Amino acid sequence: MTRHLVTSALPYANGPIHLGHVAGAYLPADLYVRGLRQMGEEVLFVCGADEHGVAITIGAEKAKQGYDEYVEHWRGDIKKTFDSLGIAFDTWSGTSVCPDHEETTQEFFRLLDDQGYLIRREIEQLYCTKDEMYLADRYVEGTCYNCGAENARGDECPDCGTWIETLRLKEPRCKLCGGPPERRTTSHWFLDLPALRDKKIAKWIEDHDWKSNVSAFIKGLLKDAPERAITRDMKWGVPVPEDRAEGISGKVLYVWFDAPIGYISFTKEWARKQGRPDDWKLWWQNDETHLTHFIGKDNIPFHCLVFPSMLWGTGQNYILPHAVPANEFYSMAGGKFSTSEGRTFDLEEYLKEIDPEVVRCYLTATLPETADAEFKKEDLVTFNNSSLASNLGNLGSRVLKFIAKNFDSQIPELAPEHEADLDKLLFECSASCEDPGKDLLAFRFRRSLEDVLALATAANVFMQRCEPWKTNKTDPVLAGSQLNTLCEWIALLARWLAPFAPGKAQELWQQLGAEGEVSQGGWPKVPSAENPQWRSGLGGRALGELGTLFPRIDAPE
RNA sequence: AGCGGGGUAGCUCAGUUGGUUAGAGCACAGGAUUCAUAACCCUGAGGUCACGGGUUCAAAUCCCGUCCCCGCUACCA
Repeated sequence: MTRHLVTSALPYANGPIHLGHVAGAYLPADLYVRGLRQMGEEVLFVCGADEHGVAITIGAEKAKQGYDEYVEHWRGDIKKTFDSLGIAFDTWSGTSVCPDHEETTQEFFRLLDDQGYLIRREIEQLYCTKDEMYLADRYVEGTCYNCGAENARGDECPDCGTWIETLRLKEPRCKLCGGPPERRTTSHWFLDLPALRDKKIAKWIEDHDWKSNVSAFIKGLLKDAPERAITRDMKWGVPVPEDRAEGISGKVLYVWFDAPIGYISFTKEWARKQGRPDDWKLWWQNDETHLTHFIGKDNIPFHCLVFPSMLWGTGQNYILPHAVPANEFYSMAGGKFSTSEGRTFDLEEYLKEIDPEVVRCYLTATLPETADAEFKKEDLVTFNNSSLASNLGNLGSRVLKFIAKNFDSQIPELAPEHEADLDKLLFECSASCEDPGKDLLAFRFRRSLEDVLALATAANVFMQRCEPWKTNKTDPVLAGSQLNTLCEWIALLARWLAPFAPGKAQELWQQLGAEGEVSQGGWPKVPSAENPQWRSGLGGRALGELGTLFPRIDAPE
């Protein structure tokens, strides 16, 4: 049986997570995982913090904290937000604390070296003697050699738009201390991407079925895939293994080399904690496993080209990604989520104000699946009131309250003579409805939630046509059959809703008087003339405590 | 600058390999109803599918050009 290994991009432990991240890589993964599980599939959902790299060392120094203390803080902060949103990984770790990470990463280095895919080469770089570090492009400023602007960055001149070669910049200065850096020659190891591409990866990419927005992107990447430096001169990170360092010290592996390996080391850590340390191989080196990487589009090169190259290049039989459903960008009204530009907001505070499950649903309804999308607080309120409260919430409310009042809080029985007619009418009302599960598995999460809401609308239409408030006065048995049918349908809705709003679904499940976890209830097919055996025999069951599933939100101001 | 994505109803977006009067939800208007969270149901209005050319019996869909928005461009993550 197919196993599903699902990963979400490792969040960088350098600041809080924002809704752009959530919508890009985490919520879709969580929906997919919950859906698969409910369908009875075996799933492992892996994530953790990405904790190395220059940006973190600088952030920590600014915060006057130790590197490990700094990343621990953000690792915890980010996890807390995931918890609030109900994004539930099977394992959560961090690249600087996972006990398997250093060893696994160094093993990759050795294996790639053994296979001849690493190249050592000397390059010139700018070095700041005061900060004692080599400066990446973004940490250098200077005078543009093209237009003379004094505020050119190491990568681009904001005045003339020229693409800057850092070493040619006039009067370069360190962006951190303002001092002049000097040129130094340093050795680095490069990953031989061209060779990996030619031997395997280009063909693999060609043959693979990618999401359309990913496909166009990686074709361009393939054309020129340069050798890529995978080491850095700094202390914070996974050291180059001593036995391969050729006497050169002070090198760590580039954060982008070690981060994706985190998926594997976190799996090893998880497996050991399960008491079956070798199980990680089932997930990473077994052809029956489907590996799915959920990422934002900025991560496409790494997950579709670089990491697969690394996996294959080790010569071990690592599986390559089965799907990379990369999302486009999610932004706030008017621009991207950006802490520095003040266009974000305190997500933790917001989640205290707005039910996180409503936020999940709204995010799902607006996910940037095919194009960039926008988050608007006002739209969330409208969405909650019209789609969740009035449609789905109100459906449960009108049916269950009616039963509470008129049938003593007990789901009425279905009279056998009514079944055929009621089914016929119901299937008519739901004729255009699609199976939310089908869209979910195809990574069409927006549509999947739309399917669920359409299925709720179908029930509202059905009730409108049945008019049990009228039939109850003339033919209480018929009214009972009608309400029974509605309860059966709501029991399906609770299960379809479960991936999107697990808590709400559970609440609805309990209102129907059901026992146990709604997510254990399986994934029901959409009832139709072809699938007429859809009822589970709820007649006679006592309702649970009723409450308002999705309260309306008063518009702010 | 190069590469990629986008520009479709007031808003958020669907539109599969080109094929009848371009769709959905929300918002809006009218009607019906009263079980329900002023909810539900029915009906309606609405768009020269960014702009200009071209290919075709037929183009939102393919080709060329122009204009806007966004992302990436890899030793930032």
